[in-house]
Amino acid sequence: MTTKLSQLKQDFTEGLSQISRFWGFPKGMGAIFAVLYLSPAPLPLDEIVTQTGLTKGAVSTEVRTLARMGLVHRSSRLGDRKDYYEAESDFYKSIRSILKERQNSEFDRAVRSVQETLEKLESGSVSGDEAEVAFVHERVKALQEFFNAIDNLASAVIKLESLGFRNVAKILSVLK
Amino acid sequence: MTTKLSQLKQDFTEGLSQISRFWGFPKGMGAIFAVLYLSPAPLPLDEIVTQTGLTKGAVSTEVRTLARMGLVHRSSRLGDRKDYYEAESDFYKSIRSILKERQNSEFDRAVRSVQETLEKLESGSVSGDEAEVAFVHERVKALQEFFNAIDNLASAVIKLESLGFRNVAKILSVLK
DNA sequence: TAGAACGTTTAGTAATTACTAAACGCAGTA
DNA sequence: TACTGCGTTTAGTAATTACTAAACGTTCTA
Repeated sequence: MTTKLSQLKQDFTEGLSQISRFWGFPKGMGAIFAVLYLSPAPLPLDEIVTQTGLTKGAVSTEVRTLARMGLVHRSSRLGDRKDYYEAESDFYKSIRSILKERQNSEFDRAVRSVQETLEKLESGSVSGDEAEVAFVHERVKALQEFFNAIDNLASAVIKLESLGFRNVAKILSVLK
Repeated sequence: MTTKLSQLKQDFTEGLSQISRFWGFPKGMGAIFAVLYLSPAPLPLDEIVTQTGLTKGAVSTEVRTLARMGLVHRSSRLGDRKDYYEAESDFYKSIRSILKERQNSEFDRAVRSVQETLEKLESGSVSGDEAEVAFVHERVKALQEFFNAIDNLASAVIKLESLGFRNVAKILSVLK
């Protein structure tokens, strides 16, 4: 039983859509990436539109956030007003880029608010049952430390410019 | 300027709610965890209800998924029909638990579909332009390898039963 | 065996998020 | 200066997700 390439591409796209949704991104985003990832040449927006079935507007905005994340790259050609998009195929690069992106995000703001909570506790300006305040202090501090650990890990990963995943995995395997 | 403990708790809860949302979980889930995390003693469902402002039904279901993830623990006391919940305070433990949870998830199903796509390509049963098939094959293979790397990493982390995050960070810092 | 105190389920609603359709703005071209 | 081809923005809709309210089933108590 043979499969048509077009069918295979479609299945693949479907799969990436689900993965995208699983990670909390719109499934359309996964589809767009899939189409670009399987294309040997950069594609103009219109081509993405026809291949995904989304509208121009949707593709326009989503391809932009993909670009911000470093998962796709936009380029243009002289004497051609179209923009062309192609997928980043070095996933490790993408991950670093995504991690960087996350650092200036809503997440960071929230983490910072935990930091503020902690500072209030450290400064002794919190009123209430003494034992409970102490307990809360300890817990908030532990959470903050956890966040720091995560942050350090992320920074470390970001800095591994040259290493491929294989190497990282190898290193981790030493720990078993 | 002093802050009331109750106010501080509320701010903290608000912060965790946002973090929860950021990671694609309901904000109520973050709130529930926050309340439990700051409580010196295990709390019955009703108490969570009053402290979060959610309804019994919501708390019931969300606390259950938190438990599945290993972020909270349910316990009961002899001669008391209530269930009591407390937060897991070892975040590293929680992470491992979450990673384990993810392995039997929708995500895995999708990853498997990529695997199947690859197998079709390997078996040479895909019809279409030869060069393009070759290109697609290469790309799909690269993605699959990336998934494997991630998987290995996750497995490695899961196996680090005894190590705290600090140690992992230390090891990673060597790589800088 | 009725009633009370629980947690769970269910059916419906509110809120959020992803998307569409269409107007728009800005080049470049005739 | 109008026309065309492009990407973006916007306003509204569809779909999804989080949540509520209330009925329900169990288990314990009187």
